[in-house]
Amino acid sequence: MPLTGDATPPLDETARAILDAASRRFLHYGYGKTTMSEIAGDCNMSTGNLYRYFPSKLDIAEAFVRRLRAEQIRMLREAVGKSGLSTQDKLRTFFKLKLKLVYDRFHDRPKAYELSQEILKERPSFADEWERAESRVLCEVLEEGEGAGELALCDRNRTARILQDIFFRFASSSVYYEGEYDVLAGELDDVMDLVWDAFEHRKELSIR
Amino acid sequence: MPLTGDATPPLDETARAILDAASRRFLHYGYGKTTMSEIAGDCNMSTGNLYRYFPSKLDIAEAFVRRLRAEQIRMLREAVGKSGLSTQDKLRTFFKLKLKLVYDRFHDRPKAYELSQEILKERPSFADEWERAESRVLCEVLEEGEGAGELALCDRNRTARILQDIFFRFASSSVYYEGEYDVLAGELDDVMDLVWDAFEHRKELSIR
DNA sequence: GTATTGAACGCTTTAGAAAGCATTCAGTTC
DNA sequence: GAACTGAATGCTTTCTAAAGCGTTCAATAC
Repeated sequence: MPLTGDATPPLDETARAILDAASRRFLHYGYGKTTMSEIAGDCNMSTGNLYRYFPSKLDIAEAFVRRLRAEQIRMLREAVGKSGLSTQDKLRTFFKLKLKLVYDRFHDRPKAYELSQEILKERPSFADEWERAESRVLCEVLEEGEGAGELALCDRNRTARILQDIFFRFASSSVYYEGEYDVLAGELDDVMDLVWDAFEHRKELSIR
Repeated sequence: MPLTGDATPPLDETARAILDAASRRFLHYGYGKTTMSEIAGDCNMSTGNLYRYFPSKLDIAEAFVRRLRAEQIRMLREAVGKSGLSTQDKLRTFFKLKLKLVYDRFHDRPKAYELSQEILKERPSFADEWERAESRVLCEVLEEGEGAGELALCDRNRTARILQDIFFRFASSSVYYEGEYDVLAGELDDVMDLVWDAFEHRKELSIR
């Protein structure tokens, strides 16, 4: 099986240098105010040569966001991988961390946030990929939960999708006002409590 | 008690004429391409006189969206008011109709859709009002459900808010592609099934 | 043959001027 | 004096020409 499916295909050394240079500029000045000749200059090469490594500027941005995603998936996987956590805690941790990551990116790296929003709008298939990558992590948690007898589901993939629908609000790009984080985290807890009650109910039904 | 809380304060006859004229133009040409002198012309009056009835152009737009809201709330209330519907069906109907109303507005009256989005962004307090108006309808359904012994909740208002969080995805403005309605409606059903299982579980707990 | 260059092309963004618009208010009407 | 007018104000949008930028490719380097 492929390692995780979240990993970016490994990059040429030159390609990585280009991506690193572009990333620095994207973070400081944003996508729109970064030019191909600046990136080329940072790498001591000509603009034309950039196109030997990336088909377009937007693809450099996608590679940038791909890294963000890989990092986020890694952190989510790590957070739910801790032993000693119940399945409920894992699910709660998953969505709370996801909220926190988006919230922090919005406040601390606004340029990165904008860029990822832009790419997700411009490249719907990439957005799907991201959702599927998270779905995979969720499915693992659900599978473990079933193994431990904490859950009884009819369809893990479907359940993961339902969870993503339910928690959509907490990853949604509606402006995150200062101080809103605690309110959102509180509401997330309420929603998680409800979800877990549903899971309990389904487990009981399956036992009978 | 006030009638519903959703009603707009009654309008002067002249104010209504202004709003009617503005509405026609908003629907056909959009907010930005409608000018105050056009509205005034339609009403056979001068631009200055408009300001005796509305503080600004944006307030005319707000009044327009206020009507949309009143109509939507009325339809939601009517849909869940049908006798013979279980509480589960009422909740399902509520959120499904809401999805349909937003979806249809997006496709059939795009200018009205844009305008309402604009107002909701520009006037957060109005967005809150809208949410509270829907919350009131939800609370009525929940209250009836409790009366009929179909539900046992600890806090109706809180539950209504949780439901709004959970179904946020289905009223969210992410672009509605052609044909996506059926997919969304299907996912909504899955989410509703899960919510109802949670309610069942809570009822059972409260009985014991 | 592979890697790289940089001038050339056409599309997009920008800057600055002109036009248009929302809003105001001194004055008019009834 | 309540309802209304329309010219004046200053902000915003539109227009247009110029500059800037992403992208290409024939030529160059190695």
